[in-house]
Amino acid sequence: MSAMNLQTIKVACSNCNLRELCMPMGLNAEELDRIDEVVSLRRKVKRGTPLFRNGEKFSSLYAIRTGFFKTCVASEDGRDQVTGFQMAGEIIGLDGIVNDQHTCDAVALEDAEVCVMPFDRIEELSREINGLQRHVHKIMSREIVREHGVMLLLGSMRAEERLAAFLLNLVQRLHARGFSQSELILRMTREEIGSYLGLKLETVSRTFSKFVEDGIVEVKQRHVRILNTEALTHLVNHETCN
Amino acid sequence: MSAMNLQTIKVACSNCNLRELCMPMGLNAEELDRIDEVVSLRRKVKRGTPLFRNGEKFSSLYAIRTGFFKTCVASEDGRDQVTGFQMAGEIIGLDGIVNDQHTCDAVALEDAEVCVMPFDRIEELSREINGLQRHVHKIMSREIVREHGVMLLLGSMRAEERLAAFLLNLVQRLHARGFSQSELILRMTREEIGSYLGLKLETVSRTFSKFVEDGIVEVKQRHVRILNTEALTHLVNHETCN
DNA sequence: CGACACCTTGAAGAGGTTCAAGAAATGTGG
DNA sequence: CCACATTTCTTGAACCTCTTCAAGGTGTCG
Repeated sequence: MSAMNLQTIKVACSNCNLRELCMPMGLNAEELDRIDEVVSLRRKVKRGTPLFRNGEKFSSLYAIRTGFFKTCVASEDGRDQVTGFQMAGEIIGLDGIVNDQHTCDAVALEDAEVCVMPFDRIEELSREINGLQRHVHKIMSREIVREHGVMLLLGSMRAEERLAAFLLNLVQRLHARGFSQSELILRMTREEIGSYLGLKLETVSRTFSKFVEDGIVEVKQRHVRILNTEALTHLVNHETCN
Repeated sequence: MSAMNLQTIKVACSNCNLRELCMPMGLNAEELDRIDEVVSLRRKVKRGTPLFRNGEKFSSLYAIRTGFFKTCVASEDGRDQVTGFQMAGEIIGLDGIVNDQHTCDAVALEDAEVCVMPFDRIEELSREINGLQRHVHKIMSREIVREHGVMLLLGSMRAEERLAAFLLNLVQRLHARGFSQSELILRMTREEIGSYLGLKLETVSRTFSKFVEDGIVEVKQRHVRILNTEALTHLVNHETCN
């Protein structure tokens, strides 16, 4: 990977509008300044392009500034599993720490920009700034807990429940970023949703259609409007009962 | 939770025979000594008893000295998902860091003993000992990667493949601890295996029977002998084909 | 505008679940 | 130490959900 296709810009976290999302709280001015040093540069990632790939050397974590990513792992025989969808303010790359190389692909689903944070520097600085150390630990722990939730979904929910949980999760995260509580644009294909949810794309499509029939959502391609959040919540929290 | 039912013993990691499994490598003598301070005490956990429970305050990570655990999460409506099985040398409790409380149950599947490592102290010490800091990060990253693997399994494998992957994973970890490559005793019920693998206990049982018919394994209750590791590997790595 | 990727829907089929019954192991108390 | 209760495991048969295969429709981008 050459440095040629990496657009780079120097920046500062201390006045980034995503600060509350990706930075620790309760730092004093001096600490905030120092944390700026963590972000070495920014990098633009074109839609459909990988930020990193399975097998690539690990060196940095990435904070998403704009855009939308998917991460996916592959088995030896070429099976593919989407392990998550990430949006502004979220951190990707944690998988690479164990073995000093990435074990999944991170692909931009729309033109994106990330802050590159060399992990050496994160470790260095988090030895000195307790709040940063704690923050890093929380981010990793949060990812572990998130994955527990996905395991619950994959292991014990039926198609409708999975899709309902997926939509609620997406819209909730978008809402936390100032977007609508009820409207969203899916940045991923039915196939990618299916991969994430352990379903075939046809099942995803059919389940969407069922939700539309039931008046729970409106769907126009990738535009989704949630008409009845309660119904979705109910689907997730009260098994079967249909 | 009173301290009465916690059996406690003072100990030292520096001469623990699990050192290579749960401690960072390449420390000098002084650093090793200091790491002993991390383990405040040991605690015995009786079979069927929780080490910690969902909702409990988080304060420590636990290194398993002896015994075998399962961790499981529950959804609001009482669905239950086993998220992992842990054995000697492995660390549990990472889920608690984000919100200062545990989000899953850890239950001993046989009488067990754990080293209690207050997380405050881990953080303190890992600010001073780079090797420990890196080690903590690796442990968390490893857990994230492990869960990616489980997601792949749950999202894209069929029953036989799941059980094959499960057996191979177990026996490989046991082998790393000096046990047989081909024989193992399952510490968990069919139902717990099923929960972990996203299958019903009947399916687990039937799949075991199929493996026996095919001469891949011998099964007598919880005693399993693997007769044909290759066949299991093949099942995992080459989808379907029959 | 045409090519390509993406989405929807139907019909048939497979894999896993559910329900049920019985067998085997395990634990308990007398 | 044995008898009994309980838990765990196995197996069968019917059923159901999701998948597979196929075809056509819709949207998008150069």
